[in-house]
Amino acid sequence: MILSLIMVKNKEKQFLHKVGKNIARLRKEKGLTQLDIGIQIDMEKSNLSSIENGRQNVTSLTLRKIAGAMDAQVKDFFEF
Amino acid sequence: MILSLIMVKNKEKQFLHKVGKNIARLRKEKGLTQLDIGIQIDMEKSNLSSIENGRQNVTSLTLRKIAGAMDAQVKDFFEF
DNA sequence: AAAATTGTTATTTTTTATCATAACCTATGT
DNA sequence: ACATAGGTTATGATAAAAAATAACAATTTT
Repeated sequence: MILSLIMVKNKEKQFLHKVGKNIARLRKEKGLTQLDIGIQIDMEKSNLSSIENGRQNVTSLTLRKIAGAMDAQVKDFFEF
Repeated sequence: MILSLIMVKNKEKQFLHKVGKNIARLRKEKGLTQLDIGIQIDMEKSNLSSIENGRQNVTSLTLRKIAGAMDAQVKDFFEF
């Protein structure tokens, strides 16, 4: 069924969106801006924004870099 | 310094290795084989092996699929 | 209200993950 | 001894993430 594939893709979107929201929330809790993080890990704020809005299927190492820059743990990003 | 770059890369390797070991450990705890997981998520066991051995910088969605196939949470993979 | 800061969106290039296939090794079982 | 099961390693094609740039919107500050 095509519909079930669409549903799977939607669940994936939601998942990435939640991960992104967690990143954004933790970042703000620490009083940091996307630029602050970006400078630390040498990443453009535009890409950070993309990740925080769940538009990217971010890799483990990228998550690790971001976590490191905000003194958080990668697992925190997957806490729902 | 080139040496510090090498050290960063080594840390990354170790990180991915630990994630992979967590995946393998949890899989075995549930009494599943790489093939069992592979069939569920339509992934070759060779690729699973690659991930479990930390040779791949696995993405969030791939981790989610693997977690789903072994009734685990993605955050479990990042528990050190 | 203008300027600076913060965040978003779109686009392109480069790098790399995913996916598939095959060959191989090590046990275990027949 | 051979077959099967479980896992590893290597390789190549394709899809997608990473990275960089630019333009824009929305806040906040001055």
